[in-house]
Amino acid sequence: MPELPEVETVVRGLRLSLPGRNIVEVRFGKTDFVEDPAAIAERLPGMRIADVTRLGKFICIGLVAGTPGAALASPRWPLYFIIHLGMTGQLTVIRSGESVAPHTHGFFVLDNGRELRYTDIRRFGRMLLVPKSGLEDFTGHLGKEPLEISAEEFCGYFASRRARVKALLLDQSVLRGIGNIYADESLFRARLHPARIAENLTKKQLLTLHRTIRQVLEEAILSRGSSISDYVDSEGNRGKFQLRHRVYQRDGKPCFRCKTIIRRVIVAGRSSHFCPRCQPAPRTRKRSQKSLKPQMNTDKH
DNA sequence: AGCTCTTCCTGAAAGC
DNA sequence: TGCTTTCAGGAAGAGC
Repeated sequence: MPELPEVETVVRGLRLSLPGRNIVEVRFGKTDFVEDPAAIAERLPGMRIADVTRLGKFICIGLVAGTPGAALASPRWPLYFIIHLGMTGQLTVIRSGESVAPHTHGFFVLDNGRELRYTDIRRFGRMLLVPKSGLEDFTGHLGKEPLEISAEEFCGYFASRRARVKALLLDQSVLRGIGNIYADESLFRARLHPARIAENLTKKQLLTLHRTIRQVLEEAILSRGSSISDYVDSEGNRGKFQLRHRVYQRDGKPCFRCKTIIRRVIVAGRSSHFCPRCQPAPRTRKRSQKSLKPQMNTDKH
């Protein structure tokens, strides 16, 4: 599943081959995940790719008028072509004429004999065009970059929220870019149970969480992301960070730290993997006087 | 405010 | 063996 490290890896790859190229043709297969495909197919040809950046899990391709002549003939203004990979999206740059992988629904032909292709088995991805004037509005719906937010700001925000810490980590309007894998891995390293209520955490715990999020994301970027099922980078290569997961999808296996069996529960509607010993469950509101019950269970609804 | 449920979609895995 | 059912999961919207 493409989260921040995977999208960052794709963006870095695209940055090596896209900027400076002109788009000469756009073709679509299925378009139910595309916002206004006709506008994209009409406006992109003739435009030049200026840069490729990342906004949380979104890939942002900056476009400018391709040639002075074209700009005069049909007024065009800077545009952003924005792509979200959803669960199974892949963006690759390959030679035109390469065989087409199944579930490939977007073809963006470049002026150098190559093309950008979008493949997405489940089509949970998104594609849309945002004018320069609309970019602030678009990013306004997103939270802070997890690699940029300061410790103070992070602690201040989490200390005032009553939601479960896992729900906040997954909320893109709080932090943009973290998904299920990196939420679970960060919480394990911070030794926090996913169902802990954010405002009940100590300052020290929040500082630790802020630090482990950065560590996990940076290590994952160095490993070129996690390839669980379909994720590949812009050249079609898989990542390696899945080999270093300590809890994600390791339920039933022993914790690397204490050998306790890793468990999986649903928190915030998502599978959440954790070590019951390293990440003790939050206290239930009313603590029973006698502690005869072998374990607390706070995850059933 | 925050939680749960539903929807989108496909392929893998489980069930029979 | 082979067909059918279930499920996962990012994000958004509805409803409580």
